[in-house]
Amino acid sequence: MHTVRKNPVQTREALLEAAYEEMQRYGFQSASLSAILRRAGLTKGAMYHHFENKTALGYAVVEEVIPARFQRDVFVHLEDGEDFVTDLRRALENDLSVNGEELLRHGCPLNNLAQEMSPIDEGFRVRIDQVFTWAIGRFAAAIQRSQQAGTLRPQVEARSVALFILAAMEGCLSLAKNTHDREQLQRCGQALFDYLETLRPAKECP
Amino acid sequence: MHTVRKNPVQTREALLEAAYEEMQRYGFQSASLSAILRRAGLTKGAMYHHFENKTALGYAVVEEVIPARFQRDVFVHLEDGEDFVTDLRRALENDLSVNGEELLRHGCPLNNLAQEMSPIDEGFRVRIDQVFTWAIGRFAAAIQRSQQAGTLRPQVEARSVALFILAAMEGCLSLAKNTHDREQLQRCGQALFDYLETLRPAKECP
Amino acid sequence: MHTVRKNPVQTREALLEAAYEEMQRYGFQSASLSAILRRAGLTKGAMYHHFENKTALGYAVVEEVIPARFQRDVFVHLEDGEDFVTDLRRALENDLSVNGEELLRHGCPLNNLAQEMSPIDEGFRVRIDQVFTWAIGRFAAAIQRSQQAGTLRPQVEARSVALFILAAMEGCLSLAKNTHDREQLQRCGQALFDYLETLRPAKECP
Amino acid sequence: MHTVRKNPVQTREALLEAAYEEMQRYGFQSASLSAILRRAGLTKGAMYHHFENKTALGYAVVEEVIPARFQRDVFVHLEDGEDFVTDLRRALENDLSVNGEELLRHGCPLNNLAQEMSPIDEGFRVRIDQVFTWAIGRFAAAIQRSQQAGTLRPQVEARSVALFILAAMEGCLSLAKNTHDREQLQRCGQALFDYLETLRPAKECP
DNA sequence: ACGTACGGGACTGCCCGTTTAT
DNA sequence: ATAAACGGGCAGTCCCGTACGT
Repeated sequence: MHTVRKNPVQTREALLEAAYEEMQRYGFQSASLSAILRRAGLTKGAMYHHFENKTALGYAVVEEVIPARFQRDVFVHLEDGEDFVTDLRRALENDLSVNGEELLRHGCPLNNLAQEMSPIDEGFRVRIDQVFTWAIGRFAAAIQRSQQAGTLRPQVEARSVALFILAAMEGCLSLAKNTHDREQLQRCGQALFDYLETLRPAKECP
Repeated sequence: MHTVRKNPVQTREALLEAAYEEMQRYGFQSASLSAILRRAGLTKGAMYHHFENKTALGYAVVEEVIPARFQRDVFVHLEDGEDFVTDLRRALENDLSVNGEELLRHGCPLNNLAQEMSPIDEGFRVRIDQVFTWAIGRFAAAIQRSQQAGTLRPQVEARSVALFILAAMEGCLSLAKNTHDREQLQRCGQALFDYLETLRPAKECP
Repeated sequence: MHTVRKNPVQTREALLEAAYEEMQRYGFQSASLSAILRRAGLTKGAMYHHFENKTALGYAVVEEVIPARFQRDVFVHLEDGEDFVTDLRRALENDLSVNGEELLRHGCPLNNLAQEMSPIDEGFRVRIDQVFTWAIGRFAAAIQRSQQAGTLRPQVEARSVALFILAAMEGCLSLAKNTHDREQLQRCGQALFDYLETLRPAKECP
Repeated sequence: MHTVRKNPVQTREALLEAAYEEMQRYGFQSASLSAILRRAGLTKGAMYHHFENKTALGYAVVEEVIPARFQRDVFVHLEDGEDFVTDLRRALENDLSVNGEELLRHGCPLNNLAQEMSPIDEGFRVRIDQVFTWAIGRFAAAIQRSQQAGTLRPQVEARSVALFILAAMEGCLSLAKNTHDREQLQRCGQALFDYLETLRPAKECP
């Protein structure tokens, strides 16, 4: 009857949030626009007012929703610490305790999208690459701070290690998502931290 | 029109191979049965005779095609070596030189399927889990042989390391697939081998 | 291509009418949705908007189209008469002269659906039962009015007779549909009215 | 491996029996050949050896299976009796106690086929008509015997009454099939026999 | 800014029938 | 005479996008 005048900003955010959830569960291609709109409590009209099409909505999720979550759940804990290995362990343990179920069930949303869409849609690939590159940069910056503080060996090439850490994290999550086994994820993560410990300055042989 | 081939084994294999290719490119859900059949040069009738439905065809790809490829491309090189780290490096370098383009473009087929299907289809999840578990077992066996031969430290827990190696490999491939950058994949792999080298027996301090 | 009609009520009625016609001719299961839509001059989109699926469309035909036709063609003539036998004869003769060809060729639409769908779809069975029960109730009410007016014997159990009348009508139509013979239908109906005449109050023996 | 040499007569009968069952449940058009063959434990080869196609199999069911069942379950009890009304009541009561569940659930197989196939397949219509005509003839003959024996009024036109009896029976079954209510079927049948009692020779007024 | 009505297309499932092999 | 392999087609579902109205 009467049109419910929603705040357009709120509407846009509801669309992004609903799209994020459905894409996380079913992937972008198999996420149904109808399901997204049902979840958001909106209709086609709202969606096509705010976004050109389904793809544009997906792009916006990559650009806006996903990095914000990364920042909130992980990188905020690595902002100015000087012991990267310890800080990262705390950050990941915290993330696991907060988002554990979601992570074990559906994995990393960015990695999911990368696997699905990178080979078939250049627009997705570029946007996902930006987020990955940004994340590697955040890790590398934290590593370099630790090197200057003396908690990590200075010979280590920061960006390569940052890349490998991200890769190993994604790999651990991938495997754990399949078994849905939290204990396996922790074993896998422990092996990663065993590796990180070897990057600390060596104790001298007596 | 079509010639009636009347060689059921060949027909079945053609279906599996075509399904593998299309699934590798588009994922299982977005892989079109019509495209699979077009690629195989067959029709719905043949498919419906050999498999109950699209899902059964997908299951068969996981059970039959993918492990055979893993065995042929990787594990055959780790059958009886006694220096796991060196053997694995050779195996992966060989795999990269043979299947490089495919790996960089579409990633690991098993991991792709795991990301897409595990959360939404228990049948896929179980079958994928069997292949992952089998692969970890192969790595662990090779690691234990090397421990007995003295090329790896005996304290190392073989299955945990095997798990982490697989995770790291999958993670490296995932990131490289997005950038489509071979050099990045090699840097990521190098970091993995840096880690593996720390697992060798320590040189005594003088 | 198609003009967007944008009159939802009209569209819905066009769908129901076309579905009724095709179901009457081919039965529900064999009625092709494409044929229904072709007949209605609409497309899948319109149908999917107004009805959840083919079954829901079929249900709506039972609930909306069929009772309205019964009311219009038969029961409107039995509303307030006080000589049921005579009124029914007139009503049926009128119906036969109006819808004769349709009745002889395709029979009673409600009975057709009942035969086909009752054993295999509870949703149809319940909805058809409601229409049958309603129809029996209309007959019974008319019979009771005639009993009070003295044109029918008061000992007659109104609902049982109403049930039998409906059964006999459906049976006559069934057989006539197979022979496609109007004269046979009239003979069969005459036997029904011979029976109904026996329900009138008996003349006293002198 | 080895071909199982079945008796061809047995094979044909198994096909007819299985086809009868599936047609009775789902109708001819919706009866799946695969389901029929599964039920018969045979494959396409056997079927297309014995019958030209699905339609020919359906025709054979009408010509061979259905009349045999009518004869066995009903007409055998009307062969030489001289009190038609009583004999028919016994025959129908017996039929109801033997095939009751089947009749209440799926109705009369011949009527089912007539409703479905008569308007759309002349071959079915003709074959069904032959069975109906034969059945009416059997009733008429029994009625005439009773007229000669004095248990029925001689003025009654035997074939018309036979036609109406068959119609009423089919109608009662149709309605009962929808409600799946045995008590309703008996009430409806009782009304039919009330009618038949009026056909007996009248007692003189004193 | 947003809801409703609808177009048009694509996909999987399934079916019937034919052909080849045993 | 029977089983197995395969062809080709169509049905129903569902989806994305657009036009129109408020």
